[in-house]
This record gives sequence, structure tokens and C-alpha cells, in this order.
Amino acid sequence: MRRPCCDKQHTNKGAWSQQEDQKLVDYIQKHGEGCWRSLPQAAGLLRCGKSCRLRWRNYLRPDLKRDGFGEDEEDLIIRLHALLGNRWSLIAGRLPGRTDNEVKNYWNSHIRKKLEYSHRHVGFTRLRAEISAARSKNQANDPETFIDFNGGKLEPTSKSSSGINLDLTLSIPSKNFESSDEN
DNA sequence: AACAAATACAACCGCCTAGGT
DNA sequence: CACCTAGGCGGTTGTATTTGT
Repeated sequence: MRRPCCDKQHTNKGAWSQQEDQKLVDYIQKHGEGCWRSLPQAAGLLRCGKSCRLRWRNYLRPDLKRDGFGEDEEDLIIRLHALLGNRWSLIAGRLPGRTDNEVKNYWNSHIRKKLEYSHRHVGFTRLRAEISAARSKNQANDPETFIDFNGGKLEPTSKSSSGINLDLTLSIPSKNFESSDEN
């Protein structure tokens, strides 16, 4: 049996209050991130360490964007998802100010529906064909190689108008590569 | 106006893995 | 090596809000 990450009987659950947020922010500003297990007690929070980490990373971090996703970002998510599947943290790593949770939620609630529509109406099918061709070309050369995949075309590095880094230099994972983008 | 259904997103859960011993 | 732990991840759930009837 796995030991629970904390004593759940003595922790709060559910939505965070403003006071809890403030305690967490204050503590991290003073001491920095790290040692999430001991943080709740040190910060005076009745929360599980994992919960603190999640709250900080997904909501309280000062570098997070809180506005909606732009077209550039949406396009990049679609392309990255076609390459990587549901590896949300990798995808989020390419989107400054975005979290894996945010990207995942956005995918599930917005993009997936759009793509279901697009699948039925040509456009996205063509994009996937391009991606697939790029993939097999790179794998054929050397399975360990890197893909330079810029905006769906094999072109040199560039940045989009909104400053998103579109230089998709990605090491191809050996397993689960043909992952769940068919749903 | 009242209710139901759909949507959006914050948060939780359990598994996996890297690193330390 | 095997074992343990903390941190990270993706899937899923819970709930507040919005939209439709």
C-alpha cells in the first residue's frame, strides 16, 4: 500500500480561500519553492503539499497569463498535440505563462470540439498529413533524431507575432509516439 | 422566472520516475 | 541492487457559471 502524501484527516480540501492563497504566496516569496511536503506546516496551511504545489503552479505564480488563449497559442497547441499527444507539460513548456492544467482544460473544452468539426470539414486533415509526413521523414533518417518543426513546415526557427517561440525542436519519444490524437 | 443542460476550469487522485540511501 | 520519498504528470471529478428551453 502506498502511503498517502499527507494526513488527509487534518487537511482542507476544495477551493482555496484568499487567506490561504496569501499565506502560500507570502511563504514562497520569502523562502522560494521546494520541499512541498513540509511547506504547508511551515506556512501555516492546513493543506496537503501536493495541493499547495498545484495551487502555486496553476494559479498563483506571478508569471502566469490570466487572459484567454490567442490564435497563435491555439494553433501551436494543436500542432504540438499532433506531435506529442497528451503530454500536456511538454506542450505547456512551449507556451510561456501557461500551465499544463490550463492547456489540458483548454484542449478538452475548446480545441477538441473545434477539431472534431474540422475533421469533418477537410482543413485539419491536410495539416495532419503534413505532420505525419514530417514525422516519418525524420524517423526514417534516424529514430534518435530531432524534428525541426516550425508551424507545420520544416523551416528555420522563428517567433510568432505574439512572441511565442515556435521553434519546435523536440526529441521524439520512442514509446507512445503514435498516441491518442485520434479521439 | 425557473429549471435543466452544457460548459469551463480549479482541484483532486493515483501512478510513475528520479534521486538519495 | 532494492527500497523509499518527493515531486511531477495525466486523467478525472466537482462545482460554479452560462446558456437554452
